[in-house]
Amino acid sequence: MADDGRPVARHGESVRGSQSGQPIMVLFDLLSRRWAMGILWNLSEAPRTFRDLQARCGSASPSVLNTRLKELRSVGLIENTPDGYGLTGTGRELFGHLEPLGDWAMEWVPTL
Amino acid sequence: MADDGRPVARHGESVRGSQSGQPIMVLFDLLSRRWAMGILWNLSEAPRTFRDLQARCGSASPSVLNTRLKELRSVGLIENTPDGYGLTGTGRELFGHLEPLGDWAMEWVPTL
DNA sequence: CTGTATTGCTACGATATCAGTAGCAATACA
DNA sequence: TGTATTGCTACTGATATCGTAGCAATACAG
Repeated sequence: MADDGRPVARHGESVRGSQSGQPIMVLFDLLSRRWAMGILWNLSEAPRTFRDLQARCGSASPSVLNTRLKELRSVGLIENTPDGYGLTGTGRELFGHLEPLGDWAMEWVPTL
Repeated sequence: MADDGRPVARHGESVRGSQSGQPIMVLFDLLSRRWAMGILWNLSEAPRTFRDLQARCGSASPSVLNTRLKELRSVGLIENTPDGYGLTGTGRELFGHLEPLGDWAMEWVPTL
């Protein structure tokens, strides 16, 4: 496989270059991988199929998308249901903290 | 220079592969660059010098760190003061939305 | 003045990650 | 059957990041 997704660091383990292992850094490490936040964002409304999600993520390449989906599933933030990929309870919880950024961004971006 | 930092997308412009230009995607694009959130996090307590910040960011390579600092400065989230790099008002505002993730991560990470 | 430390970077080769495209097996209809 | 759609895998080339070295500028000590 071209890219298989690194394991997500556990508490106390190294985090893609950082050695801190602080929980927030573990989370930042996960969320800063390409399309990770975009996936959570796009799954918040409803479950989506692989191709639907791909289209909503600016046609992200299927290999990266699939890698990210595996990672997010492996940490229990999303799940694969008969209706497609969707947020888990935990995923929805995390999304709750991401959501306010949407409104903030709408005010901030025009000032750039 | 090895890496100079792509310009941060404006509203309506393309975002590193995505064409949506939605504000939240512009923000996600910026924040998902390596160390971007870690920098904001580490500057939240107090201004830090370049080397201090580097140490706190898992010894991130100076080229990437400097690239990220330029980008974050160019969008007005951080500034370079006599005491070192620090958050601007806007940066502090954004940090306010990131901060809750710290507590959430402390509960979530151990479950992995 | 030297000498020594620290800081804020830049340069560069080695890797890792991502984009872009092609294509294929499986399922769902017509 | 045939045709479409879906959920991927494979491969190649581009970009981003790492890791290390090193240098100019400032600060301070002797």
